[in-house]
Amino acid sequence: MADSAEHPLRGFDRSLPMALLKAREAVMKNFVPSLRENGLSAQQWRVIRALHENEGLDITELADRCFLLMPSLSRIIQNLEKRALVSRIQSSIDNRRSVISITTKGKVLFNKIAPKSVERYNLITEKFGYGKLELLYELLEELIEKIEVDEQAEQS
Amino acid sequence: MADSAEHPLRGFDRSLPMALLKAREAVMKNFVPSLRENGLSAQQWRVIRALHENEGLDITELADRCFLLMPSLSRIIQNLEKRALVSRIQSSIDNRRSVISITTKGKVLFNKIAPKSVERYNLITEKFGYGKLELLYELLEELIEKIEVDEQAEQS
DNA sequence: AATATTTCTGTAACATGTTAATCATTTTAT
DNA sequence: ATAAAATGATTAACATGTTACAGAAATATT
Repeated sequence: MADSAEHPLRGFDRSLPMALLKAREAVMKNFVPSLRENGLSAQQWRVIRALHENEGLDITELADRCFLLMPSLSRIIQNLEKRALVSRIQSSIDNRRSVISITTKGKVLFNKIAPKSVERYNLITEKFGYGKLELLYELLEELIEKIEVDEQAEQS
Repeated sequence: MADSAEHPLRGFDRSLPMALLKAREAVMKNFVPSLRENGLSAQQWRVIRALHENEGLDITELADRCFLLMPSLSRIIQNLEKRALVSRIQSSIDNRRSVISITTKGKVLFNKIAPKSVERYNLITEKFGYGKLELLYELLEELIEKIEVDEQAEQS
């Protein structure tokens, strides 16, 4: 193909997935340790946070909001349930479905960690600039949108 | 803190790590399957690609370029070595160090997959726009740079 | 109503992410 | 030269990512 000849494979420094990964790592660095101090992984924190935002979610919806795959989420919930940070209630309408809620203990933990998250975000906003951050959000959203247009159809 | 009151924790839709993660997923979707068809994970592909770019790297340098942690890379190399896609040579100068190279079989596999990567990249460039893509790269690089300034010092 | 299909959830199996610990081999300090 | 510190790489242990499969319950079809 002429395309391959004209545009050879880029180096890693110009690989989009790599650039996104590195940016994500940079953003999360220094926050993950404060999560660990409270015995949470980044993914567990996402779950806690989602349940604090909207209490009482079934697992499928929770997976969607946390951007986690079901098998991962299934294990995470089992873990958090053992630690009494979340609770599970079987739906009486649909016996397949179970609704997950955050417990009081979970809320206490959330309130302990949330300020650090805000602090981290404020620091990044300050260093990078509010305008640029908003621009970045818009670009990322537009990128996702444009990529996914008529991409679902190709899947099946 | 007044900060927490004025700027409460954002919803997930405005979480920067989440936005970066979703963008990365969107970019990689439809490429991962073609990797799988060739028996490679995304991380294994990174290693193959790095070794094709610059043959003969010690593991520490390889980890740096692939943005992989040493334990992950250690396992990945063992896997690729079993499949004869890469080879390992003990350094005669420093017995701790081993130098990894891509084999002929590895190069053949690389050449089979690389065009698909280029194709994917071209499609994204076309859909999103070259200018916006370059702008995104610059923003991501600047974000990383600004975050990491005097952040290393805080680590130790 | 009985069957087929879909939906929600979970498990299996393997690869990777992540922190800590280990081991051998340099390098440095004394 | 010897002990101490640093370095390169691996392993351990646990959590998560990922695809495939399985089970139960609801829904649709006939």
